[in-house]
Amino acid sequence: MRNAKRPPVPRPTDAELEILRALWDAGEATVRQVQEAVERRRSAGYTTVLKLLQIMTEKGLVERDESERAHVYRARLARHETERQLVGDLLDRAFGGSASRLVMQALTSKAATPEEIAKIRKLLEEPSRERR
Amino acid sequence: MRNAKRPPVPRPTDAELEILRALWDAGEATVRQVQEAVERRRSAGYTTVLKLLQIMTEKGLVERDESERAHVYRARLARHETERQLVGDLLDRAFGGSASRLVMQALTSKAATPEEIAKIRKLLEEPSRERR
DNA sequence: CTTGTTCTACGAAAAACTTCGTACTAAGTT
DNA sequence: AACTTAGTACGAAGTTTTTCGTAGAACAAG
Repeated sequence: MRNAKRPPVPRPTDAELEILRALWDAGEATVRQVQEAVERRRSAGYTTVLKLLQIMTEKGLVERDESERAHVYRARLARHETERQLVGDLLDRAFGGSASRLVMQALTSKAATPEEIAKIRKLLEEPSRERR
Repeated sequence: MRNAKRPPVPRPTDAELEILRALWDAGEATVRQVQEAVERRRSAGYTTVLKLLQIMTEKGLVERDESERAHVYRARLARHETERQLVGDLLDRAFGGSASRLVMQALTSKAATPEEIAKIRKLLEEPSRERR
């Protein structure tokens, strides 16, 4: 049985999420690669990123391959899994579980361009919306 | 000019959000009322809630009326404003600004019941989507 | 082999978040 | 007036998050 004793992965903090984004983009990466990727958005020294990755390993947010001298890290959860976790969390914490209200706010947000709205509309028209 | 030097309200923390929810529900409330409301979801002693409200006042998340002995607090931002802030924030931090991906995850979440989905569909069909 | 470079590990400090105890004050009660 | 009750203020401790410096190991040249 794979996946036997995996205590649920905690919600990533802001800094951790930045790192996860770099890992998702790269597939997998060394500390240096992550640090360079993260550098663009935030500042972040090398050892800072290293430490975060070590902590994230303990938390189970990432896993690492130590076979090479420069350890290689990868996210433990796929991007969409974490996204769902974060949305679900926000849903509970702020929206009392009402997905429609959350969606409404997302649409009102500046990021909801007409193109985005069209995409969303298509999503909803798919009849495959039945099962879960 | 109203609203002159108002440094942007910070994103509320988890505990702060619980308190804001109580305030939104009540409209306005004393410490004790907030504490009783919050008690149901989390534990939280009286002075804990008091302290949080004091800090939130400093941060500008709430405002208080001190004219009575028991101070009366109310949220500085309307519920929908904070909701939008939180969604926008999550959009930036986790979704690279793609509202459609966020919506997709919201729909995949357990909270998206058929009723919710119907509501969302209606939202999108409204032609008032032109604004902004 | 010595020197320089590139890593990991670790400790620790700073900052933010959460929680609560204690002190003090203002009203009411008796 | 003395006592009790219901508040606020404040300090401080515990926890988590974030950041970085320093030490030491592994390698690569010279």
